[in-house]
Amino acid sequence: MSKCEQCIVRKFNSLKELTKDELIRITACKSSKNIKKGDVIFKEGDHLNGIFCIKDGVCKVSKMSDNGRNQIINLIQKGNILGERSLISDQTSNLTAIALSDMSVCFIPKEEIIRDLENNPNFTLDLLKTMANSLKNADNLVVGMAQKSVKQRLADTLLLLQKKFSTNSKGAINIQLSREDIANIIGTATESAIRLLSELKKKKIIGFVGKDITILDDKELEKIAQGF
Amino acid sequence: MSKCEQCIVRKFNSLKELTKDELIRITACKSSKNIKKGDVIFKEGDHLNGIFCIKDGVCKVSKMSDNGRNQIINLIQKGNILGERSLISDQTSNLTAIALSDMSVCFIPKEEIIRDLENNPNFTLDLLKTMANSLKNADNLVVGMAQKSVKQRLADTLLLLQKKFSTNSKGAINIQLSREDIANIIGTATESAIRLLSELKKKKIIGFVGKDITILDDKELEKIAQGF
DNA sequence: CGATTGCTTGACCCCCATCAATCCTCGTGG
DNA sequence: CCACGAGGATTGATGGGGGTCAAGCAATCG
Repeated sequence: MSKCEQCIVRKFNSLKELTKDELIRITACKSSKNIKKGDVIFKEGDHLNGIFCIKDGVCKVSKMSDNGRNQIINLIQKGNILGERSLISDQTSNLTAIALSDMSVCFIPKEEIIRDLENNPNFTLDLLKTMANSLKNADNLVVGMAQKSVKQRLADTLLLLQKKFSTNSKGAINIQLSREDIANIIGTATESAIRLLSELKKKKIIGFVGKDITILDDKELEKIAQGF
Repeated sequence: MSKCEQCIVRKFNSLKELTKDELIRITACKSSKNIKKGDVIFKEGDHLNGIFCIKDGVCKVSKMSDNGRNQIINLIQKGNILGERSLISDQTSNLTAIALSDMSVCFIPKEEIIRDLENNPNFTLDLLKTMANSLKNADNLVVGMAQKSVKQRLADTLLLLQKKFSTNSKGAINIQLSREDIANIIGTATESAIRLLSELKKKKIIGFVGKDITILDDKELEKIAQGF
């Protein structure tokens, strides 16, 4: 089993604040998991007995609305931590996490994290900062959802995805999302998302082949995001 | 000046975790403020040099969208803390806070809070739990905004307001909101909110006189919130 | 090589944003 | 005490955005 104290991934999240001793203790009790594309990592109502540290891959975090439609709240990638919210507030998860690619993750049991939270102020404070940032993002998302048109939100989302996942060697945004996923991120019907994507392609603002999407005209996309 | 260690209000927020000594220190450096209805407490872009502990009154926390429209993100009342997010992530505020009633608040300087965050793990952990809860609420709000109709959101909001602010002696929801405020909470045009309120009144599901709104039929309102 | 799943486009129509006109309410000054 | 003005509340009319249903098309998989 790989050792946490030698793991590069932890440098990108709050686990970087743990001491060497704490990391050694966690190495002893963590478990590594390989998750296949499409697998459910946890779902709404599940009781999480720990957190996941993402070593590789991407997953979507979503929630079902009363209407029976799915809303993707967040995309989690390499270096991120997953499940800390439920753990901290000691509640069942109100979100569902599903792998968008094959993933490699470490599962750290709840008791270990709680112990570190109680004993290592640097760790807790870093987690607090991370969560404050998540909250800011969520607030901004609320405003966007409430006030922007679907077209604006699509533009926003494409720009954000490119920023977050960068581009591959061919210039395409480096994440594989179905049309339905895209629709569920911007909060609209799949057909609407498809229609708007086609429109953007026709205007040469983006290009796409299958799930590979390329932004051709950043400036124009930003204009659209701000409402022409 | 009133003393923090004798203040009842702090029992309702993370400040309850501070030790007696810490409270005495804060008493010495805090300042009390009386804020009038309509006053701006802070606005987007302001640098907050501390947090506010609400002793009495209510305020709205909102954000301007690119479209120039206002979205109310949260309502803060007696016992709550305001401004902790910006302080923790050490950024300018991306939200605006405006008093909805005359208010009485205490302002605690940033350095004092930071010191306590670094030295009192119970305080930090409690704040972390509070923020985890805020994040959960924000996530739910995102889903609601993205997936629910304006009518559903209005029903949701009315139920939530009653739950959060309770009712006065006449059975009306105990908060004074303009029609515009209500519209800005549910994320719609003022006229739309007014129209739907009228509709609900006609159906005897709610009643209102001026800004006093009374829920007459909880069950029916819940049905509407879930999409009939 | 069917068959299931995802993608795309068309048609329809309802919800809701917007503009406009009127009414109401309340604070202010004469 | 009343007149008056300003801002909020209400109702009507209108048009477009986007949700939904439906039907073809492409692609992926056993």
